[in-house]
Amino acid sequence: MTTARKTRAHRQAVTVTDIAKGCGVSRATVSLVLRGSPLVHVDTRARVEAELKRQRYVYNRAAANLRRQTSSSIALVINDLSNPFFAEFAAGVDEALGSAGYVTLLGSTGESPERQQAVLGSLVEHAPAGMILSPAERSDGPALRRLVGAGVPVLVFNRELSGADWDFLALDNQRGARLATEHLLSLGHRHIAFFGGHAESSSCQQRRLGYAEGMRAAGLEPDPAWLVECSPTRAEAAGRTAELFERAPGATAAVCYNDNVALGLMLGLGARGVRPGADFALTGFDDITEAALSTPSLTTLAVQPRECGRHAAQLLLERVHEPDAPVKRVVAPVRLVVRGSSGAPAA
Amino acid sequence: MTTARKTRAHRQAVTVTDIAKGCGVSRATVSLVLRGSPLVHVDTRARVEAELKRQRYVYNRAAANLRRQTSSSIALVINDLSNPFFAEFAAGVDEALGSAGYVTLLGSTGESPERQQAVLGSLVEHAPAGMILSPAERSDGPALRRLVGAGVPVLVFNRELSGADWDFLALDNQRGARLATEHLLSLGHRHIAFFGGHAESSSCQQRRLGYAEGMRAAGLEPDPAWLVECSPTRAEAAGRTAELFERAPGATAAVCYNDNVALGLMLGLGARGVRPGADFALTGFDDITEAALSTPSLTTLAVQPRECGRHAAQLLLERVHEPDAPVKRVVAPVRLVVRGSSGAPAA
DNA sequence: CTGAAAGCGCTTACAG
DNA sequence: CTGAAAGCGCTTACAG
Repeated sequence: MTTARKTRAHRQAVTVTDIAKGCGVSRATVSLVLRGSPLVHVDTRARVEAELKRQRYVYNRAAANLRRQTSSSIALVINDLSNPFFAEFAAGVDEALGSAGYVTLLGSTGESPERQQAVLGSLVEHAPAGMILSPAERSDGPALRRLVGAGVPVLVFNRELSGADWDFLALDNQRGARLATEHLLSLGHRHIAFFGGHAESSSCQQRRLGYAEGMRAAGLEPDPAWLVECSPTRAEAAGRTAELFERAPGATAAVCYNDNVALGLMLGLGARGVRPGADFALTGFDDITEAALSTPSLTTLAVQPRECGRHAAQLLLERVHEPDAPVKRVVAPVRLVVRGSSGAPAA
Repeated sequence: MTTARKTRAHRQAVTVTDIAKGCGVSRATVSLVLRGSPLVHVDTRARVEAELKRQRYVYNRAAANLRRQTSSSIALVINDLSNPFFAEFAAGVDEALGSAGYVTLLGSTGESPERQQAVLGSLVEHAPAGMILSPAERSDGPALRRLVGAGVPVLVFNRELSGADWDFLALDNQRGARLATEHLLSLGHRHIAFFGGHAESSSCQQRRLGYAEGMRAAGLEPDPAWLVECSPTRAEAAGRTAELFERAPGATAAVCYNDNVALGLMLGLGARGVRPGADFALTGFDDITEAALSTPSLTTLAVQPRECGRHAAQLLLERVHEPDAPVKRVVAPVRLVVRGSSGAPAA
């Protein structure tokens, strides 16, 4: 139990008792009217409804939930709303939950596992019907499992969490990278490198897999030397451009780990007098805002975070209604956005 | 009462009764331990705490709130999380509420007054201790007042809401525009126009006021013809560039209503062969992402939405704890960010 | 079709 | 310092 300042809720709330007294019926009848039961006589219903309106009755969902052993809230835990990807995701989640009659309890962790523990602890006390969790980096899966307990279904989003057998929704990294690779191939490229990302990260592994898949489907065996690691930042990618060409001489195109890497590579290319989009083709991943604004604009994979959010909400609600269904692992679709950075190979 | 699908909360929650039985004390004693009362003997406390841990007890805050007539949630209603300004604002609100021990109930309206009514109706049923509301455009103030009632304190953010005497937090439009004007004056400009916005909107009025103030403080009487209206979109602003120069011949600079207007004006200037930043100086408002990325980059007013959010949360909590304090109208600070678009006047 | 009674999980006077 | 009892606002068998 965390310490919390609390506050008088309503000055003097109107209750079912007030309504019952006000129109000479029992509280049970008022309750039946509130819940739309067909057992109530039409006239009685009308009288009660008039009285509800007259006294400006506000339903107390917490009390009802307590009595019925139900919940009408879902917790949404993300790292940071100031990341547009997660903000859109949250918007999608809230939209879908709202139309299903649930309210969203928000929690943010700022990528801190400690804050995440605290936030989850506090949210769980509000007895949500379920939880959508995009784990902070370096999360302790079993600890979260213990904290949340078996009563609350959880959907994990975006980042794999070991030690907890929860449903999992992630971007289709593999398919995305394959789409990018196939796009470059279709333009006539044969010498395609994969640039950026850390080989240990699961998303990098999946994207590399998609790249290799695309190459092989075109009858090309990807050269392991053409997988060039680098941190997913613009500066790092720009700095590693020389290395890319050392390891992949003759490459005419690169599938980049993400947009930041691609934008950095563009800078690096420019510094070498290579014109991105004309002399060298490249693709990103994420479709961040700058992707459409760079020169040339960046061909990339749009991840549609809002749709992801809706999807996540839907998956969680399914789990909520069917707690004993087998654990699900779902992949969210990704869409190729073709822009200027991916041109045909120079003649 | 809106229809809502609901769900079993916990399979079989551990309650104070279970704990009481488990270590041979009364439920009252368990409750006292939970709430950290000094009335409980140290040994008893230790026994109870061990039992709480052993049975993995989870506090049921809803039940406690019901009994104590308190609330530990605050509703946050905004138009759209996919607007980075509001996403940052929400992040700030959630951060501040979280550290005060409240949980954030999220609601989004998508700028639709109808959805806003529905969302508020649903949120109110969860008995929040208060509400932070950034109203949808064309909101019906009195209707919202009626819906929310007197029991729930509300802080209105960003957009004035008539017909409801609620606390109000807004950006310091006036000071921001004055800062921009003074900046241009300090560079040597004397012929400064005000471009964009609708004269009816309260934010435009305030920004114009700040502009006039700045001009007068420098001994310059602003010419009403130099206030040129236009919708705050890029296309519209670009299209009205000619009109600006017809009405304000000899202007060497413009304070623009916001960043979109300024970016549009840049386009319009370019089309006339006028180089923004070199031949003509201009400023925006908002510091949207593109402001830093345009060529030249845009001098503008950063509105620090995250700080606004924290501030909003704090103001609301003050009201929650002191319901009868006089209504507050507060202005959030704004910071001038000097970039390339504001150069000295051409010689 | 309507009412009296019990109970969801908690807290809080009130006795002892 | 601890326990028995009542009650927050609601719902739901159970009678009638």
